[in-house]
Order: sequence, then C-alpha cells, then structure tokens
Amino acid sequence: MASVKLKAPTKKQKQEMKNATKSRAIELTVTALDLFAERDFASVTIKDIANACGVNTALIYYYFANKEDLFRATIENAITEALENYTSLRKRHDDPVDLINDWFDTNLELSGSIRKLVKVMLDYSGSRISISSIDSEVNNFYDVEHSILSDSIRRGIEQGIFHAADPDRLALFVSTHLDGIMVAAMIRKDFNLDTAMADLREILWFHLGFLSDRIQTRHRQDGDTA
Amino acid sequence: MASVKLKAPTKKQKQEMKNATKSRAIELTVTALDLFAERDFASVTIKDIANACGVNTALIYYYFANKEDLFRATIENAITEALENYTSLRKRHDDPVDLINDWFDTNLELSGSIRKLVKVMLDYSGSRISISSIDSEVNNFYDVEHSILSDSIRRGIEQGIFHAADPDRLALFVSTHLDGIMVAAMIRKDFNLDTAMADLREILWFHLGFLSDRIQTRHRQDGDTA
DNA sequence: GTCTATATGCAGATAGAC
DNA sequence: GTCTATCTGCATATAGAC
Repeated sequence: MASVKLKAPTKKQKQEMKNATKSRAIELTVTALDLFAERDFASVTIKDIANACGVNTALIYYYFANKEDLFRATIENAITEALENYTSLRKRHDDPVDLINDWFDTNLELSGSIRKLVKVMLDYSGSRISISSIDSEVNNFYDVEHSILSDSIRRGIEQGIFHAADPDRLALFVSTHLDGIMVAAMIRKDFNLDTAMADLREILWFHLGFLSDRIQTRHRQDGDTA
Repeated sequence: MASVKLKAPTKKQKQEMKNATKSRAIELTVTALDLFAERDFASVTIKDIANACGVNTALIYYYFANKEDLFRATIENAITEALENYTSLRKRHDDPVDLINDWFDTNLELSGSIRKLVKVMLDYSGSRISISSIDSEVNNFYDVEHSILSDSIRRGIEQGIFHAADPDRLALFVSTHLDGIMVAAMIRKDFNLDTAMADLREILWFHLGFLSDRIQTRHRQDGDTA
C-alpha cells in the first residue's frame, strides 16, 4: 500500500487521507471513552488521552476545539453506536419474543460499552455544561430503547401471546432496571451482571405470562429444537 | 493553648469546643457532599467548598489533611447517616409488611440524599484511590439494605403471608432497581421518581402474592371506573 | 479557629517547525 | 498530520499572622 508518491494525489488517495483523518479522530474518542468512563471528565487529562493513544497532546487540538469538544464527540460517538445496535436489532426481528430476547442478549454482550455509556451520561448530566445535541441524543437513545420494548410488548399482547399489561410502564421498568444493573456492576463488588440480567428477563416474561420453565435456564446459543 | 484566660477551661467549655469543632467539620462534609454529588471529585475545588460554606480555603486544611481526606470523610459521613436510617427503620417494625412499606417510604423521602450517595459511591469506585474503610462501609451499606429486605421477605414467607420466593434474589432485585431509579432520575429528563418507586413497590408485592387488585390497575391520579 | 499571603505544580491551550 | 516548546491560569497546599 505504501506508494512511491510520484503522482499527484488521486481521488483514491484523498479518500484514504480522509479516512485516516476520521479514523484518528474516532480512535481518540474511543480511547477517551474508556478513560472518561473509568474516571470522570475533570480527572482525565488531555495528556492521559494522548498517552493512551501514543500521540502528542497537541494533536488532540488539531482534531478537537478543546477538551469539552472532545468529550462531546466522545458521547455522541458512543450514543450513535449504541443506537445503531438498537436499530439493527429492530430490523432483524419481526417476532416480539425474539426481539425482546435479542435485546437482552445484546445488552449482555455489550454490557461493557453500555456501562461506559451510562457512566459518561451521568457525568455529563452532572456537569454544568449543557449541549443541546447531546441532550437530544440522550433522549433519543432512551426513547428508542423504550419503544423497542414497549412496541414489542404491545404487539405481543395484540397477538394474544402475552398477558394484558401496560406496555409503557413495563418498558420503563425494564429500562430503569437495566440502568440499575449497570450501576450496581460498577459500585458493588461481587455483583453478578449475568445473573441480574437473567433475573430481569425472567421477571419480564413472568409478567407477560410467557414463562415456560425452559426459558429460565437457557438463553443464547443453545440449540433450538423447540 | 491560650492560657491567657482567667479561668482554666471547664469541662463544659471543652465540650463546647469539641462540639463546635465537630460541627464545623461536619458542616464542611455536608456541603461537600452536595457539590461532589452534583459534579465530581476532580471538578469540585477546595475553593468551591470553602465558598459554599462561607469560610476560607485554608480552613479546610485545618480540619482535613487534604482534599482526598475530605472526600473520604464526606462519603463515610453520608454512609453512616444512611445506615442509621436503615437500622432505626429496622427497630421500628416487627411486621414484615410494615417494614418493607416503611423502607419504600423512607427511600422516597430521602431520595435526594440517596441519589447523592449513589453518585459519590460511583465516583469513588471509578477513582483510582481505594480506601479500605470506605470499601467496607459501602459493602456494609448494601449488606444492611439487602438484609432488611431479604429478612422481611423470609419472615413473611414463614408466617404464610407471602408466596414462596427466593428472598435473597428478590431483595437483590429490588435493591438493584432502586439504584436504577436513582440513576435514571439523574440522567433522564421527565423521569418520575415517585411513580417509579410506586411501580417497584407494586411489583414486589405482586411477586409476594400480596397484591390487592386495586393497587395494580391504578397508579397516580387516574380515576378508576375499570 | 480563622484568616492573608504565597509557593508550587500541573493541566489546558497555542505557535510554529517539520 | 504530528511534533516541540512554551505560555497562562488556576487548584492544591503551606506558613504564619491574628
């Protein structure tokens, strides 16, 4: 790939540069997310982030206006990624039961990222700064999460496979509990995230009258065999 | 040593000094708790705390070794207070139903303090510093909370007023959800903490088979009329 | 016990070479 | 695009007067 660069930059080369630029900026936000989630905005220094990326501190100011701007990009990036997961989840399933089960599986798999996201959202909400683009993305994130759950529940009820229930209330309950799981996993020693997720799933199915005892014990890559 | 006084300090005077000293130190931690909970350790300055108390920054170093020491005292103080609430709660009730209901009421009343506590515990767990006294107090706090719930559930089951259930699992579920409520109240706009607490309570009673049907269908000021 | 004054260090940010 | 060098301001912490 290392060309001899005798020629003027071609379209392809320009594109590569653009990609490289974008990659570096994203690389910085990804690294920053780890640090911001592990500690908090003020105690993570520009130097920390630069060092973790193996670059110079000044380079950060080439890509971002200032530290706050980097933080904004970091949150936006994380939320966007999480939202993409959710929307792809939605498209993959037509059946309410499958969708809900996959939602749990996904949250379990991505629990690391989600924990980080919750932490930075918490830090952001505590900070005095308020950026409208982030506000709306946070709201959007929770809205999408909520509607995945509530829509599935609603459809399941309409299809007669779930008991009657208040879809919105139940969805909010599940979503709130998920936040609790993420926080507990951060605060408490010996907190078992997997077990907690399984319990939440079970309780939801229970309230929807959908609890076959088999579901309780296994989820994910167990063969199907119905 | 101020021996210039006419009389030697009496016991009473000594006690007053001690109280005054203690008051000021506690006053500082109380103010600090507000600020640490609102923002985070690193972004709250000694000056912020001093200003909020109307005293000079140097005074803080008279009472505390350094900023970290103040933070430690702040957490310890907050946890101790919360624990006192819990233990007094325990003593007030013999009946499991009353105790659980009062636990919910107390958490609702003190939701402000608990939210702050959760936030600083989260900040502490994210910080690189680790103080064994705080670690054990955090653990102790969650242990006490857990045992209040699980013991009540266990006793209720033994007395035949609750359905069979796993007391430990249910207690952990409720406690985790409470964390989620506190976090959601911080992150999400329009999150209704009161409603969320009521829903959690209702679901617990439901799982213990203690649900009079009236509770289920209506919450908040909806009229009924089936 | 509370203050004023100050030392010290370090983090955020910029200018400019390559 | 990435670096070196540097400025600036501010936060922690101390010394010492009252």
